[in-house]
Amino acid sequence: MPGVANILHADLDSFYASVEQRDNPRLRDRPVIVGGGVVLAASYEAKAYGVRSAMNGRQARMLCPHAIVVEPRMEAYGEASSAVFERFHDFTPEVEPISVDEAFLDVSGALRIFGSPADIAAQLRTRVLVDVGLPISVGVARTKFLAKVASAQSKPDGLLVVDPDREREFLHPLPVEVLWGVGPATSEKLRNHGVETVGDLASSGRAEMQSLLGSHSGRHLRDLAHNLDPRKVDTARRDRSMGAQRALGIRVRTRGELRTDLLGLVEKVAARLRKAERLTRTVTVRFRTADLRHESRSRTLLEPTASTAILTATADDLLSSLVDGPHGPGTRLGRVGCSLIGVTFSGLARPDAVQLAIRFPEEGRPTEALDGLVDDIRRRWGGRAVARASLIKSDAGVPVLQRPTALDAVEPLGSVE
DNA sequence: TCTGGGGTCCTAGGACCC
DNA sequence: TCTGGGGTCCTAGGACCC
Repeated sequence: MPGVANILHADLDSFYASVEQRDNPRLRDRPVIVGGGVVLAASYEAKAYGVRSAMNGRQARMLCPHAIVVEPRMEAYGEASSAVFERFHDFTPEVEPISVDEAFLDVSGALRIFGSPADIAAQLRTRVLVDVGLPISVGVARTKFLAKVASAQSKPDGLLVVDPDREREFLHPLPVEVLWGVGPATSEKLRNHGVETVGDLASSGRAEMQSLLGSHSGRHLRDLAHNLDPRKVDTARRDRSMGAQRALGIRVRTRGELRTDLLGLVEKVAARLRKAERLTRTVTVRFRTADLRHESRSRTLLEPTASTAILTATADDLLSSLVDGPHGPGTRLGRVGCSLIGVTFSGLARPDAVQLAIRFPEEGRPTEALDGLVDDIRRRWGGRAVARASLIKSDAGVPVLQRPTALDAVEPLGSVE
């Protein structure tokens, strides 16, 4: 097999639970469950009892009654994640984040300084453990897919290198569920079809798999089973969507309450959007009925925006089409109920560079002129910081940069009419 | 097995254009 | 104009991942 195993997949073990054990000695070597209603993470001691993430909290406590249940501390996890990613970047700039606790690294440019990929993986594990205090598993292979499978196989606190000469021996005996993209639904289809291992999938017909799984998935999964994965580590991947959602208890919500919840989420995500200096063109309102069916309504705007006013009005409209029946506002809601409401912005774009110049007379009031500028940007882009303004004073014909002024200092959040 | 919140990607049908 | 094909965009829903 040609090529060198230069790709690392690094994956923190039971991330949230490990952070809790790190920060609280009382939790070490004990079964820890993060999150009460639903399990966000379980320590290895809890996993030994069958506790899994995404599991119902009640069920988890039945499996492991002496587990210590802690509330999630998202800020702590965010800080830990940043610290770990800094260590990644100490070895190579070629880092592709997958989530808060997981990344691909291409170390082909780091070999001269740090040694073989296996050496680098070992050093990386040590650095993360010593500097950040967290165990991390690393898979090393020639492709992203193999590296990812290897890190999963090496857990917990492991390191596994897939020899390029032994890739198929490694891959083919594994169950099909190790393939990225095979979840419960696909797994069941494959098993009903007699496909249980990666090797089984590799020896099945291409047309057969495409008709079973759809043309794209069929081809993609079969390619992976054939050990074909040309994807490169992509450091420049950008966000494609942004959203927030809220699960609502069993209590019946009125249309008004639901609307208040939704608009709160819209404001929250719109603020994130502006902070990231992004605009959105498609607004999707998500809805889950009381009997857990998913529904959504979306609208694509003519122009991208980050304006809370526009986004709020759009979301409000979409909500109406979900909850208002033919017999009046909220009548459909009364019938189907609601157990979750959410909003997603997609079609994210960066604003074009906005450069607006204004001129005002010596005796004019700069703040008025600036207000006009802000109004103009507000009309076109909505919201606040899509650009930065600089006041330039012309002194005897020589422009002097006086004071860079962020528009968000002028324009308070969410005050767009 | 019905319980979270944050994402990604794909599909099928319809509208519309040439 | 009622018969063709191809392409793009939008919408609603589904599957999957951490």
